[in-house]
Amino acid sequence: MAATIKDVAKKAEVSPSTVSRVIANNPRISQDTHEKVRKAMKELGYHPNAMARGLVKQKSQTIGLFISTSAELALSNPFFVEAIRGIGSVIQKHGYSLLLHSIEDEKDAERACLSLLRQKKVDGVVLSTSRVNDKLISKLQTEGYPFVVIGRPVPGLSINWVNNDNIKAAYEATEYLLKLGHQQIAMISGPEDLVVSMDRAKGYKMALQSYGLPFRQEYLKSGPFTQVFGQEAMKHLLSLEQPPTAVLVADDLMAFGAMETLKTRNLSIPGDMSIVGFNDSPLASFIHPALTSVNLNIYELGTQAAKLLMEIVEKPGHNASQRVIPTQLIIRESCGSPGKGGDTLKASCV
Amino acid sequence: MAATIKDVAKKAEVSPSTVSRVIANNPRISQDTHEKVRKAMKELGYHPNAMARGLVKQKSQTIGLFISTSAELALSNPFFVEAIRGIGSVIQKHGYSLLLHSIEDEKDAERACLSLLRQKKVDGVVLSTSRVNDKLISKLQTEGYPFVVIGRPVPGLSINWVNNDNIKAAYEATEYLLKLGHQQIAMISGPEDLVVSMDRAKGYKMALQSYGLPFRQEYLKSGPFTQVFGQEAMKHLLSLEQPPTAVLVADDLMAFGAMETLKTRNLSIPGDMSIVGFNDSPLASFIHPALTSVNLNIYELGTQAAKLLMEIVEKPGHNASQRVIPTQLIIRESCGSPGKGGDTLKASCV
DNA sequence: ATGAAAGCGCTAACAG
DNA sequence: CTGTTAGCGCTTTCAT
Repeated sequence: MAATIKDVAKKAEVSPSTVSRVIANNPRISQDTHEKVRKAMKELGYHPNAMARGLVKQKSQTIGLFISTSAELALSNPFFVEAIRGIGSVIQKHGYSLLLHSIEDEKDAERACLSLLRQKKVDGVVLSTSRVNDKLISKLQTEGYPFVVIGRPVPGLSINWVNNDNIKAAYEATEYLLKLGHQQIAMISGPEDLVVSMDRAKGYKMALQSYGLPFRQEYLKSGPFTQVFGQEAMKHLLSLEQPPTAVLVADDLMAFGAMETLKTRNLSIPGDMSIVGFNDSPLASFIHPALTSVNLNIYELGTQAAKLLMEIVEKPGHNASQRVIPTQLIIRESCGSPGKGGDTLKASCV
Repeated sequence: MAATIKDVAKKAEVSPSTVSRVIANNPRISQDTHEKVRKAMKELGYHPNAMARGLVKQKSQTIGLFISTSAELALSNPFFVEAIRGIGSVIQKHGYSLLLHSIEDEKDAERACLSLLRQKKVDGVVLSTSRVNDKLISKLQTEGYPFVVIGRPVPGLSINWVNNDNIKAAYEATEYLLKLGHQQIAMISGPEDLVVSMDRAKGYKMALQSYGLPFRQEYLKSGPFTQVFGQEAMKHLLSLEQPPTAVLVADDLMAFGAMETLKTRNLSIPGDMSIVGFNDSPLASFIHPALTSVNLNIYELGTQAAKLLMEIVEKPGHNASQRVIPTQLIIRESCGSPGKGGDTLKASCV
């Protein structure tokens, strides 16, 4: 059996409470006993029992994170791993652990999240679901559980979140295309009901407006974040009377799809069409031409979310606060000035 | 304050132990009281406190997993996410949770792992470190903690592990190349001190031997699992008096590197050189030509590891056992018969 | 500066 | 079938 605080107390010839005090680094303890106790602990190989401590302190020193099990989201994996790394790096410094729970769907997520919190297996959670489950959020709020969400949910709610400034990011990406000389810029966007999609579309429109260009409805295609939709959206764009010369794509995966149809049609990138994506996925620099994409700083998103959560968990009654994480446009080879044509070789190689 | 077992007892007009019994689904409880108690629990929104229960049962119902923080392993991310999903899917069915700990290096891993176990934050761990830390393993053994390792460590030890049959996998991949008619088959392998590298190299040699082909030392290059090394190894192979017509690469990432030098030299894949990789990473089907690669069934590796761990944790004294997970060669476009030449277009597009 | 005692919420004999 | 009792290992008043 593992040594307990009592064993240490006996060995050091002090009371259990004294041992507890040296563990807590309580200042009013004599240098002498401090050493005596430390020595006894070392000799017995003592390690405090987290559950016993948690039981009395009513804290598990653990926070929860949820990851979607669905294979269709496999490509968003890099996102999760980065976020996990970021979150882990900060909470571990605070002596917390990370509980990871796989979920099947939104219903499951809600059940699991609440359950973990109520059982006191976790002290707080970070939510990172693109399709924000409002029911969960309002429940978490009314039950007073600490949580922070990555990716801003429906605006107006006074909750803790961290997010990118997707409006600005899309604005800048569009501006980049504009400065390259493009006048016909389309956008392939994500699901319309997602805040992230709305924001990116907004930034795109704003940039157009700033540069005195009209927004054309037929240049904006919304759909799921899949490669297949990217292909189809590009086909649609190509079928237009006046096809665009550049397209902003709200996700790299969709961008890969778009590039595939370009390749199939023997169109050159960036000769015939410039493409910029979002997410800066690891694949972006692997394909040809390498994809210019908006880096979201996911690791940072994770660290900031964790820092926020640590604050809330450690001093409750904390006011809701928000952080926005900067993005960067990573320029690679998929964009050029319009109307250059040629370069068909590259296009055929997406 | 959350409701406790006592509150429920009071409300249902029974004793706390009775409540405890209905929670545990103890058979000798009357239908009547059972319902009464369940009703009280529902009304109070009662949820058992995991720490209190854990404290008396001496079990946290949580298992630990470790993930490397180093960014250089970013590309092995897909591996981890798959493993996590597999592990999660089975332990959650057993009512267990997954504690994920980010580690900086081997030393850190050892400390963290032991600490989590001793604090009783986790009941067992799954280790998945390519470079197996023997000190950790022997400590885990002597201290009697439940653990299973993914990827076989030094042979001879009677520990629980799950692994692919890397010898067989490499044998089959090589055989595939042989049947395509290749006679000059080289191999770019991983670090020589890794069991996984040794196994794959062994399978490669065995296949050569089976087909009456000599093993040539200059055809086997070992080095780190990086894209850069893949590039260099391929350069070396190309500089040989008699370059190979096909190469087996022990990791997709290295394979991508190898393909890159081929592309630079304007050599065709598979026209001038056939390539097969290992891991079947998500990128494998994205590049051109799509890479033929050995799928390792990582999800399955995870589920089997978790099943093993659950057995050990739930009934201690369990004998050490092992499971080997089948692999599959996923055939894509990077291999062909030797000496066909041409097809330069594709090669230039890796 | 240190000890005694109570209790965190639950389970598990042991009675009945 | 159900209640009583005694902890699990730790922290925390309250004394001293």
